[in-house]
Amino acid sequence: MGNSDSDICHRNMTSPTMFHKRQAGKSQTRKSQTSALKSRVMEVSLAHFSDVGIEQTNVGDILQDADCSVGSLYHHFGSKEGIAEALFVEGVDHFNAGLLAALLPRRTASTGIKAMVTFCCEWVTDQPQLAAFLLSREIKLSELARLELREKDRAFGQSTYDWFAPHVKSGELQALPTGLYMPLICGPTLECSRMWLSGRSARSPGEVAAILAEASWQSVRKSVRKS
Amino acid sequence: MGNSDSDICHRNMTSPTMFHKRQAGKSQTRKSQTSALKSRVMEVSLAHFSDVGIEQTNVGDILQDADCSVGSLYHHFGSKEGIAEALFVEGVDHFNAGLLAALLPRRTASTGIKAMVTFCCEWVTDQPQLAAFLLSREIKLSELARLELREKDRAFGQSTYDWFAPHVKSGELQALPTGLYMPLICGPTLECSRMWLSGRSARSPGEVAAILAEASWQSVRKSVRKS
DNA sequence: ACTATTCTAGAATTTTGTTCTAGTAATAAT
DNA sequence: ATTATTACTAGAACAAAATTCTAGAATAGT
Repeated sequence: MGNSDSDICHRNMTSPTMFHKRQAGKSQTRKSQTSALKSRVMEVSLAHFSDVGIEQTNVGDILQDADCSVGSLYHHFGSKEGIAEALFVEGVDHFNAGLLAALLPRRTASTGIKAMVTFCCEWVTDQPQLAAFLLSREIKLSELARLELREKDRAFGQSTYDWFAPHVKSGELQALPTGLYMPLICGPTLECSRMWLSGRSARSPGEVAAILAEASWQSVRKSVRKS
Repeated sequence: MGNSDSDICHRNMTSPTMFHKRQAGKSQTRKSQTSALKSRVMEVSLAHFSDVGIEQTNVGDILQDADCSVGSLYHHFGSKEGIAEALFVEGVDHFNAGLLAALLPRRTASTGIKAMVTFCCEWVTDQPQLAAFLLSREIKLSELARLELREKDRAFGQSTYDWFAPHVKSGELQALPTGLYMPLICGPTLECSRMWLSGRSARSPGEVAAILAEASWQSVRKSVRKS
């Protein structure tokens, strides 16, 4: 153990019982400092990750840009992948919540499905960085995070299913395996998003939202014709 | 040139003399040995990449599993990313060729579109490793490879367009921005594939191919009804 | 006051991708 | 045939980056 002599003089203010510095204006509480640090790290990391990818991002840059020490970073996130994981879970949460908020208020099958597609398009166009990061499946999730996500997925699926069920019953929507609705409704949009985000396509999802919405609706509505 | 005997090398004390280490029974030609080595490296790398991702794969493991030396690997591929790049280009070629081969012989719009979707499903289900690797957009391509791919993309797009055009003209297919056909036709399938490959869904694309084919067809056919 | 816990800090270590020098086989040039 | 050149193999050495370690400081709990 270290010899803890001499240079403590500094902080040795006689008798601090309830003496913590709570200078509300200037220095914040430790708690808020910490949470600010974590946000800073995540924000900075997202910028780097979505720009050059997780692998190419080096921890040193994050440390510098977020004004964070090695110790703090590894204390809070465990590893570089840990940061990515936190970002991923947060991002999925945000997206799912928005999607549900867009869907649930709609009363007809047609408007609901189209609202989902439209929301998807707008979300991607509005926050390309986060979208690019989420859509690039570059993240190796830990077992823990994987379970957490699976549970969120399940809950989300249940919520959408509750909305779909009546419309399936009424004959407006096709009856499909539950796992197929999302791919059919959002798959084309996400594919367009990937193209746009990676620079392979010039048209943003926002610009083609109406076409995508109509097409996706056609793909899941109950067809009266035989093909 | 240089007389090798006089100047003693300080850094390299051991010399790589033995070469007969890797001759299996008969000594093959150097050429075939080399190409076998390259294939081995690519095969082994694909297994690792699709399993844990490029970042998590370390070169040492590839070297060991492929029984390859550092020098050879860097001579042939330049870097770890170089291996990924080679795999990626080869994979895209293979997929595109198959897709075209499935599409071109079909005479009607409906059978053509459905053939594309079906091929997609089968291809992913048949070679999950390669599919997982291609669908994870984890690869940072070099400028050279990027151009090469863009050209292949263009050629591929042209070929499909040539097939689509008559059916659009005849009123069977919707007229859409060219960039939208692929996302609409293959987007849902690819989304399903991602889900299945990442373990988030239990149903393989192969199992739901028929449903996907029908739905995708509905999304791009010319609709007679208004919705 | 004392102890435990959480957090910050950065030096030290380890891991890992890549470079470097050197040697070998095959081929082209003289 | 001899020599020069090129393609390839080999692994030690290197550099850079991720992570661990040790220690000290702030806060919470008793």
